[in-house]
Amino acid sequence: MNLIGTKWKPLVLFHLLDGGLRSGVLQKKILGISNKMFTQTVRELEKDRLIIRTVFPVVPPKVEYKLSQRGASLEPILRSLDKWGLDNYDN
Amino acid sequence: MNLIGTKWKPLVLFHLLDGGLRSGVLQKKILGISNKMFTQTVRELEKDRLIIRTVFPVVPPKVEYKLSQRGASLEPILRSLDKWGLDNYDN
DNA sequence: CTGTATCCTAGATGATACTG
DNA sequence: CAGTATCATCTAGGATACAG
Repeated sequence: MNLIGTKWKPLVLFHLLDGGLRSGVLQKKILGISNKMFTQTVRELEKDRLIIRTVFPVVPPKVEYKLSQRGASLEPILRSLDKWGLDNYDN
Repeated sequence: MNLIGTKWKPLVLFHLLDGGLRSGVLQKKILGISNKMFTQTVRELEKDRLIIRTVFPVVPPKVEYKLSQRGASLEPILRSLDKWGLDNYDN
C-alpha cells in the first residue's frame, strides 16, 4: 500500500496504461491535481521504479512519463479498480 | 478511490474476506492501527455500505463486522493487491 | 469488550510566484 | 514547458483517558 496507496498515484498510473505521455498532457488528465502534487507524485513513482521519466534535451523542455515493467504489472488491478468505481458510482 | 483509498480501508476489507470477525479480533489483525483509526475506518466503511456491523445485545458487548455484498465484490482487487504486494516486497 | 472524546503533531495538499 | 520554492491550511493519525 505504501507504493500505490495515495490519492493520486493510482490515477497517474492508470492514465499511463495506454502508453507514455508528455508531462503537461498527463497532468491535464489528472483532474484536480495541483502542480506541486503532480511533481511530487511522479517523483515518488519514479523512485519506486513504477514509472520511467525521460528528459528530451530540447527547447522548450520535453519530459515524458511511461510505465516501467513493474508499473505495467499493476494493469489488472488498475483496470479492475476503474471498472469497480464505474459500477459503484451511485454513492 | 474515495471509497477505499485510505491507508487502512483496504486492510480492513482484506481481513474480512474469509468471514466476519469480532471487533477486537479484527482490530488485532490490523497491525499498527490505533483504536481511533480503527473505529473511524469501520464507521466509514459501514456508511459506504462496504461492510455490515452487527451488535449483539449481550454482556460484555459483542460487535461483529462482515463484508456486504458490495464489499465482497472487491475481493478480486484485494486479492490481487495482496499478491502484488508480496511479489514486490523488495521495493 | 467496544467505543467515544480530547489534545497534539507531522505530513499532505493547495495557491502563488518564480527559475531554467 | 517543466519544475521548484515558499507560505498557509487542513486533515490524518497517534496517545491517552474516559464511558456504557
